[in-house]
Amino acid sequence: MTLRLYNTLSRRKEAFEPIDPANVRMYVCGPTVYDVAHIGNARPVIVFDVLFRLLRHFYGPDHVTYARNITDVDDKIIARAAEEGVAIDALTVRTTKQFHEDVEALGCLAPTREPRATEHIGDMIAMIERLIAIGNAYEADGHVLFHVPSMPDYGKLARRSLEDMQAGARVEVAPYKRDPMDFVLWKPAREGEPGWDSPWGHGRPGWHIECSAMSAALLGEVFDIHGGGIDLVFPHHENEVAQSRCAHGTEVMARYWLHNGFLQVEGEKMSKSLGNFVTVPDLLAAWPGEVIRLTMLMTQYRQPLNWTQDAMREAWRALDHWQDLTRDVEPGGLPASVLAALEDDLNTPKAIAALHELRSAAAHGSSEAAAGLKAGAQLMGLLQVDPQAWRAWRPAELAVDEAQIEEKIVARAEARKSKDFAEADRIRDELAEMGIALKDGPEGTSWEIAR
RNA sequence: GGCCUCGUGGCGGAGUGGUGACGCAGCGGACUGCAAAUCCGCGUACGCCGGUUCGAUUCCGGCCGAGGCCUCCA
Repeated sequence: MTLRLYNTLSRRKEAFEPIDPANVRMYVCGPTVYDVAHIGNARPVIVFDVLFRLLRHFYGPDHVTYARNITDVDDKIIARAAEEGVAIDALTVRTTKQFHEDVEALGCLAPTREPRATEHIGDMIAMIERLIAIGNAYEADGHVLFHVPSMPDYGKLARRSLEDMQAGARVEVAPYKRDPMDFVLWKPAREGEPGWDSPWGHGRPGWHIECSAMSAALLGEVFDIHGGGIDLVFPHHENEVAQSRCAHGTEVMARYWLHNGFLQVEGEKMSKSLGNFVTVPDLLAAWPGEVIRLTMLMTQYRQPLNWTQDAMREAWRALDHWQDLTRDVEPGGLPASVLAALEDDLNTPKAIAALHELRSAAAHGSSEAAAGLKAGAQLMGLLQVDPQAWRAWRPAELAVDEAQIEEKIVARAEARKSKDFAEADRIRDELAEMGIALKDGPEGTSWEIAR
């Protein structure tokens, strides 16, 4: 076993060695629950689920702790709740429930721990007090700020010096900051905003502190892997590192930092103004969850990913093939080709290529290849849906009567039997217009949704 | 302006100092009443310009192009 991971700290692939093989610990930044998840949110969830599965495979399911937080106190949440005229709790509970349903449909295991920020306010306050006590933070005008110049090697993760950042600063600096780079640990709550009592008055935490406090509470002061989207490297992760390392007096916060790349939609940046904003619930209405999952894994996690209909169609075809060949197959030994690809910094495209090769061998009658295909796919969280469920899946908007389809198939079979091919073709065309494609086989005619 | 990624055939996407992964699409064939599905077979690539080298898509430099971060957006 030689798991290698690209570490943002060193900008290179490193052999992964856990601090404690009996308890491998990973923290991933989870959603801010103010709106339904979009595909950009889904990428880290799926990518780190694959890593979670791989770690469980290597170290044993009981020896991996995966924590993924839920941010349930935040300016965006407050703004959205006000907009909708609903209580903050109502919004976060509803959004969290939707998120759970979505990620389950995407074939993701539940993380070992799923802390919510509001459950750890006490931990955050304690950490902020500690940072003030040791001189890394100060109170000013009802706020508590982390004083960036108090940490000599701030900027190590993102690889930017204080001078660079100050040169490029475009943000208006709040008057109470001692240094333009200082960031908020605690801020006062305005009238009607959620808040907690603290030594600095009624207020709420800044964004970064929750991950520092919760990771320490659940995983310890130094843990193995910290993951998230590449956009989080700065400032979010840099600030987490600053808070945690200063508060705990440690050399690192996490030993391996992993970041997934960004995502585009049909070649353009996803944005609401462009009208190409794709949400997970919308996708799940039109495609099986595993199709979305496989589409996501067809690109290596660090590469930019271009989300297209074509890619989903390709993923769907691949899964359909794999399902066909593994219908009555029990998963067998894990193929070395699949494992080798995943070990190399989660090279999922290469692992998928290996699955294609197994499929080909299985199609030629190798039952070993079929068993390997199933095992390899399942390690990636694919082919978990049983064949009946796979074939029974229907898009939400499909408005055809299935009994009617069967009737037409029977009518067509009769027409063919009596050599009335014009009628047979008419029926086939009729179904095609309804979005139904027929497949004639030795065991009769089956149908599927045309893509 | 600063920092950082990336640029592979029609498309997606691995990989490597020297026999052109893999999938989709396409083409030819088998099968079919005709198709679809399936099976067999086939083609095309490494942004541009230099350098190192016996030899570079792979290493180095420059250029061009795309994207990200520096705005509590994965």
